[in-house]
Amino acid sequence: MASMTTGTTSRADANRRRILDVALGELLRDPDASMDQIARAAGVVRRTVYGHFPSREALISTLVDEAVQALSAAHAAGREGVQDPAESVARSVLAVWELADRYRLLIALAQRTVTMQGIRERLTPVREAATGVLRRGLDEGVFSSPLPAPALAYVHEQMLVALMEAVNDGLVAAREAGRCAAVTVLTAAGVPASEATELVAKLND
Amino acid sequence: MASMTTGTTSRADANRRRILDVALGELLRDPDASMDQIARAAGVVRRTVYGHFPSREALISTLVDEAVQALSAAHAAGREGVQDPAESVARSVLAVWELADRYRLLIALAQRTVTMQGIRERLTPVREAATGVLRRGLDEGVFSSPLPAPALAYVHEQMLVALMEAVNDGLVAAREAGRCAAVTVLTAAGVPASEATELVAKLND
DNA sequence: CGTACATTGCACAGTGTTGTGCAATTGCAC
DNA sequence: GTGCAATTGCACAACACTGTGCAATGTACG
Repeated sequence: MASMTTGTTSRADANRRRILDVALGELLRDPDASMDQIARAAGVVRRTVYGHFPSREALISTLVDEAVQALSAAHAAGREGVQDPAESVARSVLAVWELADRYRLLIALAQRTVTMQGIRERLTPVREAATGVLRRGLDEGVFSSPLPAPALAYVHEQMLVALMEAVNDGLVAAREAGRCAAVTVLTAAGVPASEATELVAKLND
Repeated sequence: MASMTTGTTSRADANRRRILDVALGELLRDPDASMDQIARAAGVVRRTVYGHFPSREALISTLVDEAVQALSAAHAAGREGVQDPAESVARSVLAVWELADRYRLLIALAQRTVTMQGIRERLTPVREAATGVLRRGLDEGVFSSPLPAPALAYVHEQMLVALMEAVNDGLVAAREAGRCAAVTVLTAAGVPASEATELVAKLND
């Protein structure tokens, strides 16, 4: 009963599904989770997993494919027939977020790398200091955001990561990157773009 | 000559330094780089690395410590004696970025996970679509950013990751997270906070 | 030169993982 | 209940990696 013409899901199909679902959660907790860990978590023997997926890579690949496909569809659906870019972006984000609730774990998976884990942990003091400044800014009305200060700190941290990636990939010149980063971070905190630009320019005399 | 009282660096010290430096680059390319890979890249034998660091973990730990310490100092130095939160943030980011140029690779390390690599690759079409919308917004003046559209797309992507982390860590309620994400993304693109909030609220009737 | 330390080259045990083979067993459907 | 697919339980071989031991070799420094 490899492929069912009827709507019935054979035991094999059900197992396959469950393996995929469980693998998602298991790989989140540990990106290097072994096939055995995954199999056991799915209430199945390792050998069975290999009956469904020829290799570890194939399993992960399937997982990623599913997530990306769903996300991609949501992203497109969210913005079809909309002409205003702002509304388009807003719709897309909202649409994507629906699925993010399911795949949040998978997407955030890389952050759980042993190495990254260590980095983020030890960076906590810095993040807390940043949170303090952000909170003060929000209180004073200099900043404006629907997010609480700690969450905004997360966002800022990741924005810097994004900028680093952009520089690594040659999308931004390393020379300007610092200023760009500063302006973008301020802007995300609700400081009007013009003010942010001016402020950073002044600091960079 | 374990610890030199003079400023002279013994061969051992030099090797230790070089191992650390090389390990940084090597671990970037592959977070799971073996001790052998690292040793060879440093022009040294595996056994020698173990002469300097008792274990693989100790090596990475040292690496992370160095980076975090430098970053932490820069962050603090950047904002000391400044009262305006906006200026404080701007200064910190600029200060941090100096080191980021060196540690960019290490910090962005987690992104290179085999898994994340795959995710980001397959997400390329989505990112490109997003880039299109952003470019249009920038052209029309709806958005405002010192960053080119593709870089801004990176930033948006990472902002979502940050928000996911925030939700995972209980900093933001999952219920509101979607709207918060949308508003924050728009704000980062230079849309005034008030407008962004209003727009998203309207979409969420 | 000779001493002290750093490095090398090999060898080893231990561990964990992957992917495969195969016979025995289970469970579902007809 | 009979048959067939899926699942199990084991046993493999192959591989890569970690940490350690030790004797030989190299190199700086007085």
